[in-house]
Amino acid sequence: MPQVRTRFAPSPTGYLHIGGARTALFNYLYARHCGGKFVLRIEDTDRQRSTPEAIDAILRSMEWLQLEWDEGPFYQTERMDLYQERLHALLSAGDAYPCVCTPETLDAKRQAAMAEKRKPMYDGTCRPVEREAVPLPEGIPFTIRFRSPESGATVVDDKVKGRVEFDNRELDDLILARSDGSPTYNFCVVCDDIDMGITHIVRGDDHLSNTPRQMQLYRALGSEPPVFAHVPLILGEDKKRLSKRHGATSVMAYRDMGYFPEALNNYLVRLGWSHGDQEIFDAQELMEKFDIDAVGKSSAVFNPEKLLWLNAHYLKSRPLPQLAEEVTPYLSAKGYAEPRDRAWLEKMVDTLRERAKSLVELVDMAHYFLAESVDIDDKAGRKHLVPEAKNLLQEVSRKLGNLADFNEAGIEQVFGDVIAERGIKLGKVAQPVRVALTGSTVSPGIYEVIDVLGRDVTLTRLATGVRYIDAHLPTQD
RNA sequence: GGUCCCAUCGUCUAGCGGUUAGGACGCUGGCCUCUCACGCCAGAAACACGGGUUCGAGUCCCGUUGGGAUCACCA
Repeated sequence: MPQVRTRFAPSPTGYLHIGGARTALFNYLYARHCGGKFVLRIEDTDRQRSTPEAIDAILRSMEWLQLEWDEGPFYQTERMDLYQERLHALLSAGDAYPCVCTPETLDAKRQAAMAEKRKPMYDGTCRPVEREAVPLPEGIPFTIRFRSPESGATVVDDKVKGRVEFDNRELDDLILARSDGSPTYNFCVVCDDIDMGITHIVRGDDHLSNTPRQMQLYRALGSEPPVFAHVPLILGEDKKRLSKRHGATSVMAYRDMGYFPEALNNYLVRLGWSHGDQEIFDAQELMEKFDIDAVGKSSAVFNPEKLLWLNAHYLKSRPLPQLAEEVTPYLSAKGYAEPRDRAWLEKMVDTLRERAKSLVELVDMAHYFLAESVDIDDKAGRKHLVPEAKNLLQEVSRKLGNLADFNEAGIEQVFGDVIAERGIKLGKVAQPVRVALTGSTVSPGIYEVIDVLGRDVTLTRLATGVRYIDAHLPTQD
């Protein structure tokens, strides 16, 4: 059994989207699982639509997802000699022939066929009666077409879909090279996959209908087709193929929204593949356990909630130093200055990680730790910063000011003393303090908040809280 | 429309002839509790329909319905 070689072959006409990422993931994992090679090839033969920006975006997305390719990236535009050579081989064998039909007449025939509810197929106007090499026309533009068999059937023995049979009469003579001489997709893929020794083609099932033609090309080119595995498409909420209309679909958008590459990979791999009841997989496990055999046949709807849940899982289980490191770019993205020091950053992140589901959300929740001062939410202020609380705030402030060791244990002691002395519930004092310190009724544990804020900021905000109470005394009517 | 693919809770899925049809997300209720989360416990929620085959069908076959993909000098 020769070494397994898979490939991911995106066309650089836009960013790397979720569906493409999953295809890349499957190819990557399958190669790793088999101890084979994963090659990256950029299909940029459409010069009109391919851009260097898109190439860059795809490469960066792959790197971010840690889908490391072993060979490439190869660019089809740099491999024109190969296609020319193969084209001539086909031509001289009579497996391809020039076609002088103009796009206009082709289009007109297509319209007519559609109007009559006939299948819009090439009618074979330029196809030689016999399989023979014909001289190329001179002085007029022409395309090169593949001479496909007109009878029989082509069978795709697909690893996920099973046996699929196509009647050859359904397949018309596809264009191999455009009138400007440039080769087209179906031809380039086959030449490249043969040349690169690809053994397994794992791709979206939107390519299933191209497969019989590609198999015929393999044979005309003297090669046996590789193993095909057509994985189901990812659908949007409306059950339509996932597209921009469904919101964020680019891999980089997920990075920017504060998702971890591990979470995205873990989510994506479970869309169409499963391993019993297991939901969480680390990178190593994926390489061990992933197999095409366990890929399902039906398409899957993209579910942002589950992705978010997975992201929260990775957020909670990340080693703290790593998490703090990863938060940093999101901090500066929001315009916050460098945190005072590492230890403090880690402490802060640690208080928030259980409550946030993404890095962006974590940074948003951290505003009262990072901003100079805090805006007191109106509703929270009216409910908790009331006259009865003034005294409590002052008492807490005084005790905190006198605290010898300003740490969580000491802070807890302060609150313990206050409620014991006054015989009140902790909530009675914790909520006003929380509102004064964070501006809202929701935050991590109050001792943690105070500890992270530090003595100076805490006392300042407590004082501000007291002033808020004075400024919002109930009116006397 | 032709061709091809698909069909278990709302969603992702387990199931590979005999199960109280399992898990996960989300949802609801409860517990924990200084708030919110986390966590824990409980609950509602599915085999599209109709024929066969079989002692027995979510599982096999056929049809219907529904959904999707594809029909370029795009990839």
